[in-house]
Amino acid sequence: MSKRPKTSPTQPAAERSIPAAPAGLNQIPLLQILNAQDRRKVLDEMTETRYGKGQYIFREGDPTEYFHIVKEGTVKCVKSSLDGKECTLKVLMPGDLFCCDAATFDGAYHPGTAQPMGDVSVLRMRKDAYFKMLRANPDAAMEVIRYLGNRLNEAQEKAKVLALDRADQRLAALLVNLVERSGVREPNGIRVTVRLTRQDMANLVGVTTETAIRIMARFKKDRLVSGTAARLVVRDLAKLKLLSST
Amino acid sequence: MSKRPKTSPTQPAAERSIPAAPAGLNQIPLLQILNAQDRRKVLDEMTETRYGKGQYIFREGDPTEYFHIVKEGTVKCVKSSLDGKECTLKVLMPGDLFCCDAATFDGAYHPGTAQPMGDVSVLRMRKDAYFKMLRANPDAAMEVIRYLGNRLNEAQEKAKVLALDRADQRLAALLVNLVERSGVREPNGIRVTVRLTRQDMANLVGVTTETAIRIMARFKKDRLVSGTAARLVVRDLAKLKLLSST
DNA sequence: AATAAAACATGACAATTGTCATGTTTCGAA
DNA sequence: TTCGAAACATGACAATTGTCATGTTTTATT
Repeated sequence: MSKRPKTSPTQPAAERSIPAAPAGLNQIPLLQILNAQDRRKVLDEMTETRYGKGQYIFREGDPTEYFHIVKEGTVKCVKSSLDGKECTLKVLMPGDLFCCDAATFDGAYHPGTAQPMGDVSVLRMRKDAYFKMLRANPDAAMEVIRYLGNRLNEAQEKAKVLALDRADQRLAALLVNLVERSGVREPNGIRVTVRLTRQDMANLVGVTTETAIRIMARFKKDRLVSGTAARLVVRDLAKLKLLSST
Repeated sequence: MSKRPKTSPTQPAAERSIPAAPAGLNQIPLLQILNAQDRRKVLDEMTETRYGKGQYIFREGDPTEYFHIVKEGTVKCVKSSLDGKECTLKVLMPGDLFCCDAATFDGAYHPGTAQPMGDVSVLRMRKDAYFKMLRANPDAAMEVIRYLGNRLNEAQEKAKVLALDRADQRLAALLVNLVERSGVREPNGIRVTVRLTRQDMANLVGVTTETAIRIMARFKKDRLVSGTAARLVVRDLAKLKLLSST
């Protein structure tokens, strides 16, 4: 729920076509599903673009020309209200599809903004090529249906948590979720590799930055977590899980 | 955010197979998309079931065996927290698909409960038949992708509103939405045909029943709405729209 | 290493919303 | 038509969270 940041250019940092040899694309389920020939054809239609901090991949209200996949790094989906408060809907990781929601079909404009969190690499494909590909590949279409179903489920769970749980419970749930999605074991706990400031967390759970800071301070005092953005460690996952569903 | 209702049986009120002549099925986009022959085949695989008030179509945690479509009436999707508070994710209307989220594929269990609001009629199809149908009909698969994209979009918009807006704004937004989805013109305003109690509204926007009642009372005083569940009329749509996005 | 900008932190106070208690009205089934 | 259950309503008070103000620490960049 931070104020809208000053605008900055939507120009990509660098852009190039996909190399013939698909290197590092193994983390993308939608591409894994295709046979070598179809994958090759799809990759020919895709462009890889790199973005850096402070840029935008697309912004709320922009026309929807492309379908996107995160290749490297993390991307956040953000929506903002007229008075400048904003909320982060989801942190996308490699393999995640985006602009896959209504925008892709019915909507002519993006319903939210996509911002890189640090350096990221994104694959893009024109919408019409994407639709053609889905029509030609039932396996791919089924994978997209599966993916969208999961995303819908997730979004509804998020709505439920926002509707029913207290701020500390929502934050605890976020931490549990982050551990599941990007946790690495460490001697004194599980480190969250996704780099999130308190403000990022606040935007993810629908509270103000101050509230997020206060709650995280309490969690730290109670030895549930330690460290900040650059090095956030969950020290007592069990207690956080308990708190998130109490 | 009401307390969990006393449980009641999940038995359907009546059950029969679909008649040969598809009567009243014209409101279902997914079926409209198929050619006559395929539609016939799909209808052969579907069963129509009627449910009444107080019953459940399925409950949170039940195994997911079927794919569903609302044929007549309205159905609500509900999720509840451990301490008995519940939130309504969406009111489904004729043509809406459900159990189409993750449950359909990855999830073996329903992530939420589906309850009829009054008398409803639901079409069911076994999951495997549904998948087979989608694989065989690219048009149907694309329609499901489109539908899921819209639902995802809607769910994310709901999460945003829950995260950023005040209770009165959320309620105003709900009323605007209801008018769009089920409003009929009347001499002194637009009547909402979906029958919702203040408690239903409270569950839809994530507040307590008391808060919903108080806010609706204020709306009534300000001549924005009139009447209750059985006969809810929106008298000043423009002002409600303004309020919802202030 | 210096320095500006973010991020983190904390207190005081206000606004919003929830909780509990109690009563009235409306609706639906016998 | 009556009667019991829901729904609607309202007040007093408590809990949660937001707002604003101010200051310290960390981080990133020159």
